[in-house]
Amino acid sequence: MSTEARKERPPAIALPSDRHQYIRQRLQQEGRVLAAELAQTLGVSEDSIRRDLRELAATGICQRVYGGAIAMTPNTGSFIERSHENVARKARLAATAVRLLQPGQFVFLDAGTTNLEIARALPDMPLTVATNSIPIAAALFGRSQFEVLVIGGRMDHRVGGTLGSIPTLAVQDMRPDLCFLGTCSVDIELGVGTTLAEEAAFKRVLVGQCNQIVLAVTNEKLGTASPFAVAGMRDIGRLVIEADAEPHKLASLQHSGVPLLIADQ
Amino acid sequence: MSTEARKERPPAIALPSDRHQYIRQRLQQEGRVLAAELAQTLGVSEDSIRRDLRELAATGICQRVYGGAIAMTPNTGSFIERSHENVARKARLAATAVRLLQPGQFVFLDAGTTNLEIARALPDMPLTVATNSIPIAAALFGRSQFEVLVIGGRMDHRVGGTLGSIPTLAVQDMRPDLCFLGTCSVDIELGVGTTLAEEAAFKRVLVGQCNQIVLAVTNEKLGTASPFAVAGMRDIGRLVIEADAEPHKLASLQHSGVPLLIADQ
DNA sequence: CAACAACAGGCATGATTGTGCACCTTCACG
DNA sequence: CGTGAAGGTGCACAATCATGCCTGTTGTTG
Repeated sequence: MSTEARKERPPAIALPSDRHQYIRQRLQQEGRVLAAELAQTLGVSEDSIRRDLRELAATGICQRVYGGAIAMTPNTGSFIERSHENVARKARLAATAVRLLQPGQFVFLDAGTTNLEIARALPDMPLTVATNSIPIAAALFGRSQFEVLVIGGRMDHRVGGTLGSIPTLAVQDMRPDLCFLGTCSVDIELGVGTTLAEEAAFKRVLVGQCNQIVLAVTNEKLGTASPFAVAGMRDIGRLVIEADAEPHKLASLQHSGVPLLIADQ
Repeated sequence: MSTEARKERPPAIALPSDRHQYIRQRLQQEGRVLAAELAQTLGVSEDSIRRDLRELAATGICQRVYGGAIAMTPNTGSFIERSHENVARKARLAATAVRLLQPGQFVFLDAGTTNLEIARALPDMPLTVATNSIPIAAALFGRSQFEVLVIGGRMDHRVGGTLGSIPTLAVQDMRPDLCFLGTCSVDIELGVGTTLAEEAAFKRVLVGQCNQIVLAVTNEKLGTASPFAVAGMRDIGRLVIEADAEPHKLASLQHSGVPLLIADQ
C-alpha cells in the first residue's frame, strides 16, 4: 500500500514544525492519526506527540480524541452526520434565536444544521418561511400555520439544500425581513465564511436581499476561518452565541460592536 | 453483496471514535445494527458496544432497541407517513416499478406516498431525478449518485410538495424520460384524477412534458374517481398494479389495452 | 409462568492524558 | 568566550478514560 510506504519513510525530522507538517499530511490523507504510532514513526516520545496534537487542535486543524486525533476538515461529515452533532447545544441556541421573530414576518432559513434546529423551534405564530434546505422544508411539513416557500434547484448533497443559479435567481425576487444565515466559520476580522465556493456565492446574494441577518453559531465556529467569504461582521444584525463561549472571544466580540444575544444555559 | 464486503472488512480500529463512526455508517446504510454482531465485527465486548449505542442514542443518532439500535432520521422529521399502513404493499409495488428504469435516465417523481416508496427503492445507478415532493427529496438526500432537482415553490401541506404557478413554470423547462405520476384514483372510463384542483393543474402540465407516464396504484384506488381529472388512460404508458388485484378489474384493464405490469407477490 | 437473552450499573484494571519539573540545545548579548 | 534566557524534550505522577467482568434487573420467547 502507498500509505505503508509513506509511513515507513525515514523521518529524519528534528524540527517541531516538520513534525507538525507531517502530522497534518497524515491527517489529510488518512483522516485520523494514532499518538502511539506517530511517536514510534517520528522517533519522539508520546508526550511530544500529544503536545503537537494539542497545538494542532487549538488551531482547528484536528480534533483531539482518546488515543490520537481525527481530521477536522469541514467537508468531513455529510449533512446527515453533522445534523447529529451537538444537537442539544444547537437546540438551546435555536430556542433563544427564535425569540427575535415577530408574527407575520417573512423569514429565510438558510441551509445548515443549526438552522434545522431553529426550524424545529419555530413558535406557533403566522410566519412566511422560505428555505433552500430540504431537511428544513421536511421539518416544516405539517406545520400548516406557516406559509412555506421552497427554493428549487439542484440539490447539493453536502449542504443539504439547493445551490446554483436557479436558487440564486429565485432569491433575488424575495425581500425577507429576517434571515437566519448558515455558516461554517465566524471571525471578527475575517467575517463569515464557508467551505464551498458555490455555497458562498448563494449566501452573498441572500445577504444582500435580507433586511436583517441573524447568525447563530456554536462555540467551535467562533474565531475560525473558511476559504470563501460570505459577509463581514458589519452585515450581521444579531449574533446568537452560547452562554459558555470562551471569555476572551466573548470579550473581543463585545468590543467589536456586534449586537450579541447570549443563549440560555 | 457490497454490504457483506463492508461488514467483513478488517476493522483495524484502535480509537473509540472510529468505532462510533463505523456504527454510524452502518446505521445510515442499513437502518439498524445488532449489538452482538457489532461486538464480533469490531473485536470488543458487547458491553462496550452497548455503551457506544447508549451514547449515540443520547445524542439522538439512533434509538436503542432490545438487541441493538435503529437509526433515527431527525432530518426527515416526523412524517405522517406512519399513519399509512400500506407501506409494505407500496414497497412491493415500488420494487417492481423501478425495474422500468434505465441508467442515465431523467425521471420525475411526482408527490405521493407510493412514489415515496419508489424513491426509496431507486436502484444504485446514475439517474437524474426531479421532484416537487419534499419527503421524496429528503429521502433522496444523501444518495449522491443521483442528480436531484428540487422543484421550488409554495409548499402544500396536504400533498407534501410544492404546487402552484412557480412549480408549473419550472416543469415546463423539463423533458423527463419517465414520470412516476402520483394519483388519487384510476378508472378505465374516467382516467386518472385527484382531489385538489391546484394539484390536478400541476399534474396535467407534468403529463404533457414527460415522454412516458408510469402509474403505480394500490388496489383500493382502482375503479374510483376523483373530482379533478389529470389524464386519460391512453396517456398512461405503464400501469403497475398489485398481484392480488380484483379479477374483474384486472380483466377490464387488460381489455382496455393499457400496458400492465403486475408486481411480485 | 419459566427459561433465557439483553440490559444498566458498579467495580477493578490498564491505557491515555495533562501537568510540573529537570535537562538539553540554541541563540542573542555583554 | 562566557552567560543567561527561551524553547523543546523526556520523565514522574496524579487524574481521567475506556474496557471487561460481575451482579441484579428487565424484557422476550415459548
